[in-house]
Formats: sequence, C-alpha cells, structure tokens
Amino acid sequence: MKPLASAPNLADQVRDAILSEIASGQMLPGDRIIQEKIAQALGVSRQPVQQALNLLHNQGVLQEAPGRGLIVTVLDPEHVLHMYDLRAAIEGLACRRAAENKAENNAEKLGLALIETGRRAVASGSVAKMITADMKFHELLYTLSGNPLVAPALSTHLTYTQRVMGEVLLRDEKPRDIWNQHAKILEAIVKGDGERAEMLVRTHITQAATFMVARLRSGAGATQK
Amino acid sequence: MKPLASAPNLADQVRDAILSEIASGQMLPGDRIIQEKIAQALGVSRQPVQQALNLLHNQGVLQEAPGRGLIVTVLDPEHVLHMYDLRAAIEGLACRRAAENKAENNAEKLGLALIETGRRAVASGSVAKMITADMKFHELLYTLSGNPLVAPALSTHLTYTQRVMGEVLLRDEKPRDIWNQHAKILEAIVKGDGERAEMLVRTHITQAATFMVARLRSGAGATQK
DNA sequence: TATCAGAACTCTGAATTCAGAGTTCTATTT
DNA sequence: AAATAGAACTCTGAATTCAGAGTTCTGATA
Repeated sequence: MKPLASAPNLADQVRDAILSEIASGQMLPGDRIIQEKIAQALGVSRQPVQQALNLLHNQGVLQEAPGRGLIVTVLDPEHVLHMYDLRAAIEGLACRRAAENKAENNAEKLGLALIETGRRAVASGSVAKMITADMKFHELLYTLSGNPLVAPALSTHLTYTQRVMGEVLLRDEKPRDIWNQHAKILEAIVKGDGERAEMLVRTHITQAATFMVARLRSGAGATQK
Repeated sequence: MKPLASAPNLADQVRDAILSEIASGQMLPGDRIIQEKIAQALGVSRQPVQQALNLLHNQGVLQEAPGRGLIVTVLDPEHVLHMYDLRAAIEGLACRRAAENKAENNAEKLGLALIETGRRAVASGSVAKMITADMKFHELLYTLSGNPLVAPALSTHLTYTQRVMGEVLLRDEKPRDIWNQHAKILEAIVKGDGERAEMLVRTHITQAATFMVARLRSGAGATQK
C-alpha cells in the first residue's frame, strides 16, 4: 500500500507560490515581502505564510533587510559563481556514482527521452520549457546517482539557478550547446565511465556559470535597488 | 557601526535546544516529538516550536512517522555512507579552493592552532572536546575555501555527523590517526597544492565513513525502535 | 476469549488575537 | 526653510484559540 497522497500543508503551498512568483519575475530582487499581503493574496492566514517565509529565509531565497523585514535576495554574480562551483562538485559526484550504478538504473532509456524533450523545448523557443527540461535532466542525474542526499543538497541552489536562468534567458537567447553536452554525459554514464562523466559534467556546469555570470554582469543584472 | 546583536527569535532558540538534545543523546532516534511537550519544557508557546520542527524536518533531522507526527530520524548506516560520500566531494572542493586562496588567508597559523587543541582534546579523553575540535578544524576548511555556500551546504549533515560521532565515540574509543591526517591536509593547503589537498581530505573522510559505519553496524547501532 | 463498534482523548495545522519594535508623517520651533 | 519631538501607523513575533484527523481505550457481541 502507498501512503496515499500525503496531505500538502498550506505552508508548503505558500512556499511554492512565492517561489514561482520569484522565478517568473513577478517579484523582483529587492522587493519587500509583507506577510499580510501574501496571506491576503493567497487567502490564508499569516501563520502558514510565516512558516514559508521562515523556510525561504533559511534557504537564502529571502534575506533580511535590517529595519524592514524580508526582501527577495539580490542576484549577486559573485554568489552565482560560488553556487555553480559547489554544484559542479556535487553533480560530479552524482555522475560518477551514476556510472557505477549503471546496472541497476535504466539510465539510457530515461536519459534519451529527456534529451529528446529538451531539444524540442529549444526548438519551441519557450524559455519556461527550456528551463524545465534542463532541470529535469539534472534531476535525473541525481536520481541515477543512488544517493538520496544529492537532490536536497542542491535544492536550495536550484531555485536560485532557476531565477538566474530565467533572468538571463528572458532577454538573451542563444541556445548553447547544452543538449549535446547532456547527451555526452549520458553516454559516459551508460558506458560506466564514471571518471569521464564527472569530468564532462564539471565542464558543462563551469561553462554554464561563465555564461550566466557574463550575461548577468552585462545586462541590468541584479536589479540593484 | 555593527548591526548590533540581531534579535534571536524564539524559533531559532528552540531549534538549537532540540538539536543539542539530540546530539547529546537525551533524545534518541525514533523518539516521538510532541509539540506541546517541547513548548512546555522550554516555556514557550507551540508557535515557535512548530516553526523549529518544520525546519528540522526539512533538514532531515526529524522524519515523518505516518500516523504519529514527527520522530527523530533513525541513524541508518546506509544513510551515513551517502552523507560521507557527499561530504567528501564538498570538502574536496573546499580544500582545493583553500589551496588556491592561500595568499589571502593565514591558513597556517589558524590551522596549526586548531591542530594543537585537537591533539590536546584527544589527550584529555573527553569525547565532547574531541568532537568539537574535529568540527572546528573542518569549519576552518570551509572558511578558507572562500566559498560562503560550503558551510550551509553541509550544516544539515554536520548535526547528523555529530550524532554519529557521539554515538560511536561514546562506547568505542580508539582515537585514530585523525590529527596527523589533518596536519597533512593543512600542509598541502599551505603549499598551495590543491590537487593533493583534495585527495587527502577525500581519503580522510572516506576512512572516517568506513570506521563509523563499521562501528554502527557492530554495536546496538541505530537503536531501532 | 477474541473481535469489533464507538466514545473519549491526543495531537497537529491553521486562524485569530495580542504586544512590542520600528518607521513614517505631521506639526512645532528655531 | 530646516530640524526635531512626538503621535499615528505598520509590520512582525508570539500566544491563544479553534477545528479536524487519527489513535487508543472500553465495552458489547460472537
């Protein structure tokens, strides 16, 4: 028996709602967050809102503004670099382990399917779809790694990544070689070549970081208040 | 001007209180967590307690027990392995970066001091001191890395690590070669040899993992309910 | 004696209410 | 006109209260 759909408590729903507001650009970095406003907008009391904010603050999505409560964290290029550096290390591990586990997981089938949808997303030109597809592929890597701690370790940063990708891709579109790189990574995993898979994913992420930071620095960037 | 001591809200205090209860063995894996009990014990209302629990649940310190709320997460050897695997990857990164930054940070001075206190702790035979000293050294590595995201990424796991170390060291005492290894790692960092520092710290952590798991598996282990 | 229906109880998530800190606005004084 | 004292307001953290879901206990029945 399955545990049934575990009751989704309001706090989590509120959290997701806020995150998607931020990711989609409705809420901009530096914007103030007022509990009552959000509670009213979502039709709930301040209690679950407070819990959600607490969580997001702890994850770094929101930051304290001394006298005036919480604001949406400002996207800092420096921070993005650190984040991608960490991500490269963790995903490197994930790929190595995924390659070692190739027997148990049907990496090839799942991976090829995602790559296919990814390429379609690029063709469609929809930024939202592109982001989703990219996320999905990387999430597959976490699953294949067999280490259930990988995904949570990155979850904080993934929301941030989404934001960066959104902000960058919305105004600068030049689909890079992403999906070919993904294909190569998958290939290495399927072959069981962990060393190579790790190396490839690290390069992949480092390149992405360079790209993102360059775009952030050039454009309006962090929308400094 | 400094921002003054930022107001420590109750929720955080409650979180720390619970964590130290767990780390010190007052609360055992599998124990039920009842909001009202904790609230009364600490003399606060259930509101801040709920927020703290929410957080700890999100960090994996507490886990859901379908019909009966939250319980202290059970120490699972499998889980410990995964955790150390992740930790090896992240600390590997930290050491590599620390070596690259050796110019800016006075790694040598800080590190040698910590190693000294660490060896004294071993000599003293106090488990609590040993754990603290070990933690301190690894925290230094995070600082030296120059990447402010490293510490938060591991913070969840560090409380867990503390628990494991506590449980293991309390009944099985055989101080391994820890502080010599630490010294070697520091040496590599000071020399600027990132490659070697990464390799050393990975080995160091992997060995620790093997040791911990072996001890966990042999003894009463996770105190399965 | 074992099983099952139902009452009583326990615990949690969420709403409402309360109190205090900080900010902004206004009016008065120099 | 600029500066400042002080009132009014806004927002947050925390306590209290409310409602519902699940669990355990009790007694009746096979």
